[in-house]
Amino acid sequence: MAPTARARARQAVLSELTDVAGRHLAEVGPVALSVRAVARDLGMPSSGVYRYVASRDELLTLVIVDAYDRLAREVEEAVGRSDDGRAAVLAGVHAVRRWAHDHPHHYALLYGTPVPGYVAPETTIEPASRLYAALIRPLEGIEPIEAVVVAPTLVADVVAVADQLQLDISPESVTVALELWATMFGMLSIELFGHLRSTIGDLDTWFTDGMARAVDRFAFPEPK
Amino acid sequence: MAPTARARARQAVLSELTDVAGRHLAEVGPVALSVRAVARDLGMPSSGVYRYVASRDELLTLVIVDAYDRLAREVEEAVGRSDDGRAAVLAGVHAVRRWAHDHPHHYALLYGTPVPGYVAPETTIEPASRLYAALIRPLEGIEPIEAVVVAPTLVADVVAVADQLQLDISPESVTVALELWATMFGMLSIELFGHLRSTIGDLDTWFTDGMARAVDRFAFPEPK
DNA sequence: TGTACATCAGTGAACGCGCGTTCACTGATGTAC
DNA sequence: TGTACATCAGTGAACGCGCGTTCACTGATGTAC
Repeated sequence: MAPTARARARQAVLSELTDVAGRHLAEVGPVALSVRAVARDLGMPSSGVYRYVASRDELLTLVIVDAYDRLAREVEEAVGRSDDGRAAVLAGVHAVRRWAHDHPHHYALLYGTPVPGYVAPETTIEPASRLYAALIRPLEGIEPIEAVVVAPTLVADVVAVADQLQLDISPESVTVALELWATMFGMLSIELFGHLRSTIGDLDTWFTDGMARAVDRFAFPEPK
Repeated sequence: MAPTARARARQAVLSELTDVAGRHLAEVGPVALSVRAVARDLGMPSSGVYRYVASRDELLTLVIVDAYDRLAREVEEAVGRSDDGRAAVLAGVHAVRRWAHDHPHHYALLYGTPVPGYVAPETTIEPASRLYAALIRPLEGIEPIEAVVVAPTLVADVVAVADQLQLDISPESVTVALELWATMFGMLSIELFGHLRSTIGDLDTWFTDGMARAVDRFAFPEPK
């Protein structure tokens, strides 16, 4: 049964709402995102938005899910473009950085301080995991160079990560990958949020070299 | 010339103001910190606060500087308690983590997403650097194990870090130290801000082991 | 195919809220002669 | 030491702001017979 005109209209408005909210967020940040302002931009009374969304929080959720999707898509593409594992991981982290630079408020929304009062619903878990899946996939069958001992209390959790993403990656590799992500998010937060002030000028190289060293903890085969 | 009674009273109120503002911040976070609420708690009309502070931003600055000082003091103590370099660095990062856990909103204020609209004045630079000085001091005379090539565009900045803190540390060590900090802030943000959701249960061990591996990039002499 | 009723997107007014900041004032403290 | 003036901490009322959300409404779209 084809969707009715009303249903199609509803979908169209909903996606326009998501778009406009995303554009507002990019300008004013998550905290200042306002139902009224978005409604104004849609040419609608603020009460109209409540036909599509039960609250401001739900509007935020719309933007969050959309942002996770867009980021994941970019990273998946970047990773997929390379068949050399090491290059693929690096392409992935650089894609994350590029997206973060292009959409700093969105980056902050996903990976910065939580928005006060907002509790992310279950809906946001799955789209969030797509990024991690993309970043870790090239590590299938790859082991760390160093000897890594995974603590007994961590093994199960770390195995669960690989299982959930349906990837064949050792606990040791997952452990090192998590540390790589921490370093990546740390470097990005430092440069985007302006901690460390202006001590490092050439942030491109700083990130590139740092990530290269982080990736070189893995024993990738020589690229052919 | 002894300070007048008025001057002493002013100091007392100013420090009480800082205290109360800090306590409010710990509860509601930086964004929701309100001049009126703090004033109420001080038993003062909101206009009274403006005798001490020109704006809400200046109130935030008061809290920020105070927080940097307190954090730095804790870390300095933790680092100073050990004369083994490796143990000292680890004591430092664990002190940071403990403080972050005890004061998550303060941590967010200093190292999370910037508060929208707030621009940190010059005054906050110096207290911020105390933490870095404490964390890096134990690395004097220590080199990384791995071969580290510091990119030409980064050398000057990295040397400046050591110079400014008046410490005798090689560019290579500063570079690796910066990556260690990035990893630390990354891990802390991940666990405090709840990204990665509940994939890792035993966060204590996760942080401890991750930081140990990060520190082991340095060739510390065997402790006697 | 045509009619009667049900659904629901969009309207416009209103509620109640707390905020940052300004201003003219008062009375106590400090300073200069 | 005593007096006259200047400073300035604390007061209370007011300004103007934008916000999230509710509610009773209208008219167009959809559904069942």
